[in-house]
Amino acid sequence: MATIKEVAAHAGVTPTTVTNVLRGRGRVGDATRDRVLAAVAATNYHPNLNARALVERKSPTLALMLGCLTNPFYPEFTLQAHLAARSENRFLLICNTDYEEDGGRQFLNEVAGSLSDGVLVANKGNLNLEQFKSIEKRGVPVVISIWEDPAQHPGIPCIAFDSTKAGKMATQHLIDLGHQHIGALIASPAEGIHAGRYAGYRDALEEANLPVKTKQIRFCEDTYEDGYRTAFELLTTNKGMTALFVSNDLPAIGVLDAAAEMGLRVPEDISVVSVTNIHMASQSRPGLTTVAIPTTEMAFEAIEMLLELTRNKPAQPPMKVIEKLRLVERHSTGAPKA
Amino acid sequence: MATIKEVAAHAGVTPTTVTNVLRGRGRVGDATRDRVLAAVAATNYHPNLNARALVERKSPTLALMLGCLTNPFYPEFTLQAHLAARSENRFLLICNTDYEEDGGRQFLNEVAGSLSDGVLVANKGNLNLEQFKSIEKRGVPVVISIWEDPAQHPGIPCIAFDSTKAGKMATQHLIDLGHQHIGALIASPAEGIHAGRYAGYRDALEEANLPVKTKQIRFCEDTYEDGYRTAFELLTTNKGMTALFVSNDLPAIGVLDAAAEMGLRVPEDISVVSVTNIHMASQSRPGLTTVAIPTTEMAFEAIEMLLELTRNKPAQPPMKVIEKLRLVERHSTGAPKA
DNA sequence: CTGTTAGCGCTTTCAG
DNA sequence: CTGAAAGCGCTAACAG
Repeated sequence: MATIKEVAAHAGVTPTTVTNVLRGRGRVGDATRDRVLAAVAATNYHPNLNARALVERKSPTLALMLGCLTNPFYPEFTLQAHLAARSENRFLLICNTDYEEDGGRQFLNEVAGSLSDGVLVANKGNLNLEQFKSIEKRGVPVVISIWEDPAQHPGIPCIAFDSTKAGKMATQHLIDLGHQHIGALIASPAEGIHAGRYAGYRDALEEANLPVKTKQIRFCEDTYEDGYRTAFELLTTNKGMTALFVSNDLPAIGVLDAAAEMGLRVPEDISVVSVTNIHMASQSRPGLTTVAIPTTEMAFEAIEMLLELTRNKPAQPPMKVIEKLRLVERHSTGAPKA
Repeated sequence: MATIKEVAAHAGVTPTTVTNVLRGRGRVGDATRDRVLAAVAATNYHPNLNARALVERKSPTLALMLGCLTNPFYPEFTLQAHLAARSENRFLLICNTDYEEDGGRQFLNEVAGSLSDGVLVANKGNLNLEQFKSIEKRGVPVVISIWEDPAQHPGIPCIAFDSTKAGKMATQHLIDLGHQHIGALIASPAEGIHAGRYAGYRDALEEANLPVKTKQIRFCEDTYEDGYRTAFELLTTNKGMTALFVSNDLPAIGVLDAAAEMGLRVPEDISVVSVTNIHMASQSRPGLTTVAIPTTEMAFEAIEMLLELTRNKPAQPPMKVIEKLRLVERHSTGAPKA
């Protein structure tokens, strides 16, 4: 690893001049520039980013905290965040908090403000907001992305989408198709991360003067397996339903498999709709009808907000809500049988 | 962000002493230690990792290069690599090379040896080995993980598994079940990354004195969609097959859906087996029988090798092959109809 | 247009 | 047991 001094010596200049040509600062004579560039090539020089970060008081990395990369939503979000970060010439440091016994506190403490200029939090519902506020107090910007409730500000800068609207759109699609007996499978506690999606389901039903029947509603873990298991139980004990609103794609795919296992045809016997539109939703049988949330936009806006916060601290923590929601009709929904 | 100087001032000592108590170096009096610790707490001090990296000539991060996090194998590998890195108190920097127009060269040049002490490469078959060798020449260790062919050393330290054996085990399982007409769907070019798995398929057939029929073999992209499309074509134009060897899980799941679409029952009409055992393999309908490769072990061994290489440079690049392979029987395979 | 000087925050000899 | 001094590799004033 050549250092800037060596390059400078090689080119017969000082480190300052090398920096100047490499960073495009100051004015440098053409001949000198050529000599420097030649020396850089000859020595295969690459600046030490740690040293640069130290003096510039600014690091080239951003930290991303998420629950677990193994939940298929996160890789998609992470990829977009990575792309956004790269487009700003930043690198992404990741932390799967589910496996840190302290929920990522140590990661945050070590990384925030030294290795990383800021931290992006992919919301998974059980956020320890105080933890992030204490990071902010140290002057390190934090933004929460995929915040589900525009009506309730977490007190930390965030990028949100309207999850209630998403839940409502999904349910409304079922109603438009003519369904009147629509159960729900919510992949969080009632007051948990999918509370908004759940509220959207109830709103749609109420506006259509359809009853909200607790007997037809279940809460489960946000996994394929628990979606499968819970749907199996719900579908065996409640026979009258023609459609199911599921609050997330992964458990919805479990629902599809449970229905098949029971000999129920989707959508002929039961329609299934959900929210998110992960890649897998197009790889299920049948393809899953779902309300797509703006994953890409939330990732890009989050990175942008984070970077902006490294430049200026606003008096109030901003919230940006991305309105874009889109019903993606595939083949898991259809009209109820007459 | 408090600095070590401020902490020292607060405690009435010098930075040296602060370092000593924080890093456990030297001998420090109990009273002094307590004062320092109190000062650390009072100022909410966290060491600047960039500064530390600079003086220690050693960075707390490792870089992971992979094709694209969106291919479901990578998140699983990445999670394990992350866990392994964390267990050594390192952080992971990731790069999705598929989206870097230069295949990650710039990432490598900027990161390797300054931000990151080493780079871990998750093999996806189209590796530019020269690129990595030039990084090694700069004294930065590189290890390739998930190398598929133990018989052929890439010339760079690597962790390998025996993909030929995996392909053979999968095919052998079909043969053991009584299948004699076994087609193949290889998710790479014939000489591409799945060449070993493909060779294993042929080996098993030949050892069982079964013919290898080119008509029943197809090559496709390593995606769900192309698996679906290619299987559809193969299955419509070749009627005699009772089983299919697919070289990877994701296209195999596409195969399952194609079969269902065509009205073929799996495994009654056609058995499907593949290699890898990604999480999705247990979330398909039917569950996919597949040969599990040692993802976790490869991730941990790779991190360990990388770290070892930062300590000592061996004369020859090591290769460690993880022998562990395991047939995971689910429900996509069964005996052929009599 | 280029060089000199100082310093980012930390750790490590080496003295005391 | 604690402090003083030097330096990691780089960049930003400021001179010249």
